[in-house]
Amino acid sequence: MKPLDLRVIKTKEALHEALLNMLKEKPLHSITVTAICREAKVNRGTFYMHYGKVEDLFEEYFKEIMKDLTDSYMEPYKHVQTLQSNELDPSTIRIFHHVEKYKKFYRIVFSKYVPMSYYYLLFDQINRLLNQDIKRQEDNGIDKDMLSAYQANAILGMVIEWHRQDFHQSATDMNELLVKILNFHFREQIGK
Amino acid sequence: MKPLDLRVIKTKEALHEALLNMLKEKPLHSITVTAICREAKVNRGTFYMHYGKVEDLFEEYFKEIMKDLTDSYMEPYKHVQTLQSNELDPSTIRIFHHVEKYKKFYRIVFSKYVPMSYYYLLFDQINRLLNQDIKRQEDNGIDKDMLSAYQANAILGMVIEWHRQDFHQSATDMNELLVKILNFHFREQIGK
DNA sequence: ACTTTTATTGTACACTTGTTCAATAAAAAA
DNA sequence: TTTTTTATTGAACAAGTGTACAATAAAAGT
Repeated sequence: MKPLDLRVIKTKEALHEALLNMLKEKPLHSITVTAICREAKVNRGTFYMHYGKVEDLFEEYFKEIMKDLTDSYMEPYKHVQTLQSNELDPSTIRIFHHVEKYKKFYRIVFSKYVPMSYYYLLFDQINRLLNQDIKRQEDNGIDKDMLSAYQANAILGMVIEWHRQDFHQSATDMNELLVKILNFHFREQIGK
Repeated sequence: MKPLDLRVIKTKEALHEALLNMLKEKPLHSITVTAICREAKVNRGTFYMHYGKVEDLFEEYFKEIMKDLTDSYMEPYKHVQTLQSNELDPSTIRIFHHVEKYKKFYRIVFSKYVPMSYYYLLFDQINRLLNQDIKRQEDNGIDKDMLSAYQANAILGMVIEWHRQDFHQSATDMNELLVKILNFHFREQIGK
């Protein structure tokens, strides 16, 4: 960790708290650097010493949340070695529970006027997690990076749709849905 | 169509051309309203009469491209009625060819500092197209909106990865990859 | 406790933003 | 062609942006 200087810690804490408070009132894209600094009682020049724009400050929170995502994603792996979609127990998937837990943040992340960068942070994280499992599997002739990108973003598609339906399903419902979908091709093609 | 007034047409054309020229020089997020208006020789107030921000101007282009996407997506349907992943002929998929054709635009759409809104336009379009096919299929107990969101975003995951690898594969390669992946679960689970 | 280092502050600058308004000019309607 | 409508212009405004610099104060190092 870099920040040894107590002044830096104090400043960043003040800015973080200010942004969090303001996010209760208005959307991220309408919050200005000036307003955050006014709220945090920090000089505007000091803000630019640590961040380039408001979004960078938010990104710091986001990276914290990505840690929890990793933990949530790894949860099913505590029970089995390799993840086979057809033998996946819905109750072990924790990713939707993670999103539910940080609902407030994900409403921001999926909002229209936010930069793509957050989406990529999320995508990369899931992609990375999936990828390390896929790499463990035997070769199937499919570009592994493409396969994990496909699967990672597929799950994100469900989260986007979930967000659009204002999270009206429970995380448990979403788990079951994911397992159903993962087995969909199987059943579809056996049936023919 | 709304714009009957020749002045509006002239103004919009000037703004469009100015933006296109500037996009050759620098990224979208660094192009200011003032600069576009200076380039287009249009009053800044006039810009705000038609658009709220630079991104709205770009969005007009984007919607044009979405028309071509629709045509490209519909291409395989000219050969078969319903799309079954296992009987999908790679050469009939035209979506990757569409992205390849508008490579320049998609580099912008997938760039980090662009708002999520473009991604959603793209997602919605593919989602809508997929959805109308899924709705035609027999009920399988899976929420159809979730399924199409899953599948639409899965394809977008591949496009994102493709973009990251700087489109080094051909569109034809991507087609074959997609078909392989669509049949992946099938082979994987038959094999066990 | 004293010295050195450096984060923070206040001030200033040129620039962009988003909005308003009366004056103008260009298009549509008669 | 003349009248009416309205898009465009130019000017001005308060506010935010990003950057720079010397002065200050609060840390770290000794």
